[in-house]
Amino acid sequence: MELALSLGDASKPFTFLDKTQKMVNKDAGFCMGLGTGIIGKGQGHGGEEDERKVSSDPPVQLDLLPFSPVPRHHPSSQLRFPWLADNLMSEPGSSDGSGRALDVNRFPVAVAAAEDADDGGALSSPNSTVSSFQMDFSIYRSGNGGRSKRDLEATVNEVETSRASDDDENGSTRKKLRLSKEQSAFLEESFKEHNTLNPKQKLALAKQLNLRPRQVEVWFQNRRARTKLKQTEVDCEYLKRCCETLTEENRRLQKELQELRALKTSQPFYMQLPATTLTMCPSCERVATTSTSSSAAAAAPTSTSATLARTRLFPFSQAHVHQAPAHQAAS
DNA sequence: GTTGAGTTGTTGTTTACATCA
DNA sequence: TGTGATGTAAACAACAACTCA
Repeated sequence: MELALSLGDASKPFTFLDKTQKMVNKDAGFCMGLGTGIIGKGQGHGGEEDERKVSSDPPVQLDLLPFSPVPRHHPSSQLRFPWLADNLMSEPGSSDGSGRALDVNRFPVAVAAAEDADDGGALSSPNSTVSSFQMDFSIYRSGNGGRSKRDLEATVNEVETSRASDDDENGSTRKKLRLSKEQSAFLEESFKEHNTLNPKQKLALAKQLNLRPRQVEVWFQNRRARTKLKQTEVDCEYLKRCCETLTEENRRLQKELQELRALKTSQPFYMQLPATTLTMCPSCERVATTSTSSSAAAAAPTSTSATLARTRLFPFSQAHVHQAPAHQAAS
């Protein structure tokens, strides 16, 4: 049993698995194959052919890739996502139904300000809070004002927090909005399509859901983080099970080895096989033994365990039928 | 326990500027 | 002296990880 460990493009190492083929290519990740007879011979970046020999044993692949729940362009999603060109034009609440106006706990002015802030666009509202907002942005835009974007974002957040807390009793606590079911569902669907957003998508989605772009951004960040966490837990469980299986297998083999040793001690002539010649298979470069007699097989005891073990100990006996390695079979 | 949001650190890209051939 | 190539530091954006409420 061998382990193939691959860091990088996970879609390449285990192409024998359908699941792997469905992976999004751009997702680089951690991928581990577990099976028998998988011999990775390195993986070049220049598209070189991998040389590996795959046995008939079903391999197990452990996929630690970033979560990609649904392939792109998944047909199950009938929703139109706002980054599609036609949706970009649709306003929330428009009559075509795609631009559903979802009632959110936010103020239109604040939304406009925030969206403009995210866009870096000009602010036009005469609202007083927005004016202070604008002032901050003028500082930001002045270039070498000695103020980082993060500082500014903090200011923006302060403004937004104070604005949000207007309807709060004391306004001291951090305002936490709960997204509606519709909003969450739509974000979920969007996440299935793209687990990252470009600014255009973010803006369009925010517009469609009547949220601030920042809220959409945060939602996606949290979603990615929590998906990763969940996937890590699943992978951890899987690795644990693999470990247990391997431990059990190891224990079993140790036991068999002991049996064989005991057998050898009690029957010293049993293991004396007839003279063999070692030959190297030219294609797979494995050493094969060619026995000149089959008497050993005839004299072998019928113990299943011992027979199995003997097969393991002498895998290239005269019964060895050369099978073309995977790389040959594939070509 | 779930989830929206804030903070901080990291990484990659862009831009302005200085230096050199 | 003007110009293009190159190196460098700062600013910025996006994200992950951690944390709080």
